[in-house]
Amino acid sequence: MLTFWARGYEGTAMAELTAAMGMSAPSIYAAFGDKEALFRKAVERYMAGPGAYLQAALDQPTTEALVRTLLHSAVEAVAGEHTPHGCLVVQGALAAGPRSAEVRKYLARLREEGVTCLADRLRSFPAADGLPSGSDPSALARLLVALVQGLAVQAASGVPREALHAVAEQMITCLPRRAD
Amino acid sequence: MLTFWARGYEGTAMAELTAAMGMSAPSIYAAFGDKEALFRKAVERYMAGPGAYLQAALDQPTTEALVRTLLHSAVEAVAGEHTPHGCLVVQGALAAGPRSAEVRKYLARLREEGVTCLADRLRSFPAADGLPSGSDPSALARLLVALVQGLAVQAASGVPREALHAVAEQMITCLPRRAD
DNA sequence: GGAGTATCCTAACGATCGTTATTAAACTAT
DNA sequence: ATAGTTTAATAACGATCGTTAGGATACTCC
Repeated sequence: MLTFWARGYEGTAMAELTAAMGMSAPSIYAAFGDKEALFRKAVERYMAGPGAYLQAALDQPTTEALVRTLLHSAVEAVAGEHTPHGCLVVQGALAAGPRSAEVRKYLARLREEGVTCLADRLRSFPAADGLPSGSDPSALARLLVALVQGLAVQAASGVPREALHAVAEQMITCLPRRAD
Repeated sequence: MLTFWARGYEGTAMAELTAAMGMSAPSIYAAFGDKEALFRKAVERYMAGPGAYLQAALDQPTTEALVRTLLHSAVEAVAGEHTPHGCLVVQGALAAGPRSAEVRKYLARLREEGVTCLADRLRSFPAADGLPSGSDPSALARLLVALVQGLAVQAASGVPREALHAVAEQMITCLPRRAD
């Protein structure tokens, strides 16, 4: 998972995987099938671990708490000290050759699922905890996911964690709020 | 440029380039050097053409006009009808193998330049046309660039242009404003 | 018109890609 | 202890990668 995370699907050679996993190539093929199946397993592990920040944020009781949790924990995930920088689901196969088309579509589908999950949750808040009336949960959900993905791009570029937290805080102060 | 844009640096084989350029491989090598030099030329052309939306937005007279122009023209660029979806500078080499390390760093540097340009411009506005006092131009610049990069990721995933324009509009309504 | 030069493609290079056939080793069970 | 079965590694497979040598063609200038 860490190797795919750092190098992407196409950028990871089987030789790197054998080294990282401590298994020889035939063992990997016997256990997982082929490289694509192994990648999918890695993505599943990622989504259950470092990439679970979206699911975790959905439990927050108010819109503002949700957004705050989402953005800051996303920053921790994409700019963590002991993990590769960026997001596996974003940089795993964003643009790739024809041979990786299936993987690319798989990740795109996964990213899109996040948008619908978040939009559904934003719509589910009672009025007092939710968005001001008249705002568009779908657009806001997509905005937030886009921002998280952009933070992942920046983390992959080497932008330090503190700068990304500042971006998160900036976004939070920009949020549409109910008039007090 | 279009081929690199669609497939990324590693995902583009020389065979695709010879087909797209109508030149044989030796001609390409004679004219450009190697694949990396050709990619850099493609990026330069991209930055002078479809990727120039940031530079264009810097000419706007007010912060709000700048942001509006930036976001909407970015959407047009990354979700254009006659060009590949996404942004070459983002998806050209976001995560890649060791052989593409130089290209990856080159694009990261290019992305980071956008942040500093935008931050400088945001700071340069006279008070009446600028951000409300107390806001952080650096953080807002990075937020906007991150959002544009996130929009590029979503465009690469196949999200339709209208949805991305709605995100842009949502962000614009969220902007910190001077009290009227 | 013909020698010299530049141009461009065909073909092949070594390296590396993902994948697998073959073989050696280790464990289980009689 | 030994035969049978499973496990895993070595080595090699064809394909494709980026790159370049060699040769055929067209153009220039004496």
